[in-house]
Amino acid sequence: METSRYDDRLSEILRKSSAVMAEKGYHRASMRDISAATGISLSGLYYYFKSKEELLFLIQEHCFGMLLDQLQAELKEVSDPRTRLERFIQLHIGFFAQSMPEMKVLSHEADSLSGEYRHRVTELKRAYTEELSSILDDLLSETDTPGGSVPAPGDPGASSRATTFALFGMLNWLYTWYRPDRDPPAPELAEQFAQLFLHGFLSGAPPHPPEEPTGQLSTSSQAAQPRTFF
Amino acid sequence: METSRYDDRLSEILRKSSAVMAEKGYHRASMRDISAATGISLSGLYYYFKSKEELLFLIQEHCFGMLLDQLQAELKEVSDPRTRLERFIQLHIGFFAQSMPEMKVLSHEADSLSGEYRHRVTELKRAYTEELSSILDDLLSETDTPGGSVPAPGDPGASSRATTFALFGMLNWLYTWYRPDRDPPAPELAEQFAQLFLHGFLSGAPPHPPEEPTGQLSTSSQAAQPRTFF
DNA sequence: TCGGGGTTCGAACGATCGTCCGCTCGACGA
DNA sequence: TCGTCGAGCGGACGATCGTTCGAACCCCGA
Repeated sequence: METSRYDDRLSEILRKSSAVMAEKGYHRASMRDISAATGISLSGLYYYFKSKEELLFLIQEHCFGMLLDQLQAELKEVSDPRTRLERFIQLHIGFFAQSMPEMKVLSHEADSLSGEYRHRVTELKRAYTEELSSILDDLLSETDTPGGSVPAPGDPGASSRATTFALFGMLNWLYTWYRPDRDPPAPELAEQFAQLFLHGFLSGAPPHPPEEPTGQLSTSSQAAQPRTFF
Repeated sequence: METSRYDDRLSEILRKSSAVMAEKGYHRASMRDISAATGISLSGLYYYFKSKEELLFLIQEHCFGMLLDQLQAELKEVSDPRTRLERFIQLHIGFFAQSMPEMKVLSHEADSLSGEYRHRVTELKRAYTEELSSILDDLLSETDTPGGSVPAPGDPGASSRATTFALFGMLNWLYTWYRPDRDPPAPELAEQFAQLFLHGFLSGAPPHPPEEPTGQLSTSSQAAQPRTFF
């Protein structure tokens, strides 16, 4: 609970730096820009990190770390694959809406790191990606085979890779177009995306199960706004 | 048909430059790198364009111009919205697979242009986006209201915007992960993405109509490989 | 009051950047 | 043979980059 002055200052630097880098891009954002944005002198910045590249790394690691922690905390208490996926999407989009600059830097400056820094961030992304990938596998093997056989005998996951990244593409592309004042708020958008991914663009089907209205544990939000598009 | 030596040389410069910029990013790719890649001296490059930014613009405009031309040529002879969408996806993914460096530069360096250059490219993107958006509108108003009423009285297109960009996200994110040696070839991947977008991740439904097997004009490719994932 | 460590600064360093100037070379028509 | 012009080059320019160094500052325990 105790946060030292150092930690607070560093967090603020990361926040302000993210904003600059999100606007101008990592390479175009000069240390002098960051100095101006944070109010700390050019040389003073180097007390908190030892290179510009490390600054980028700290931003990405900090942002991704929170994302991963929060994900595992959320998924810990949920076992239903469908709900797990919805939580995943909610969290991911929620993070974008909450801290757009950081997420833009995370998404857009993936290749700007090298060496050890790049390796560490790649490792985090791998874990995150596999989390989603396994959710999709569970979701598929649950609905695909009502009997209970082995998931897929032919192709273990060649297309699964594409599907996983298709969903990531939907989500990560947000930083390109999402404007909080024009577009739906995060929870609404997340549900729309979940619907789109699960049931497709066609299908005017109702939000949850298209058949067999079994008593599901649906306590979550049920469309405060009228469904407009689906 | 007659291509001057100048045009050939410029095209080659654009091609080689795209490769360099795709690998290192626009700002990190120095004119000296491009000089080395093309074999043209540093100052000699400026005979073909008057600034580095114009080089980036030429790359983007050239690539996008071809994409737009080919799109309108393809869609000219197709009226069925479903087929139009499939053609759109096929073309877009085909372009990625065919010329990855250019498409990466186009997708990733959107903000690297400014002023007039940026304006011109943005205009092209707007046209391209509206093409897709209108296809989606047609597709929806066709299947949504079998009677034939006005598409959507409540919300004119607030969510349509999100859906359009969701599809673009799926497609444009390709440059991040697609590897021709690991992943399915373009046509296969395009069909998989079309299926995913139209019918969703769930639904082990057959490729085309889930009901009413009317005699459609389906002459196109019908899954040479066994359907693995859906 | 003193001193020392955590914190911040001004000023400069060498490196690299995009761009430009003046020149050369070869092809070609008069 | 000469003059013109497209095509390309070597070398340098000023600007800006990330980074460093040594000195100062501030705060608190002794």
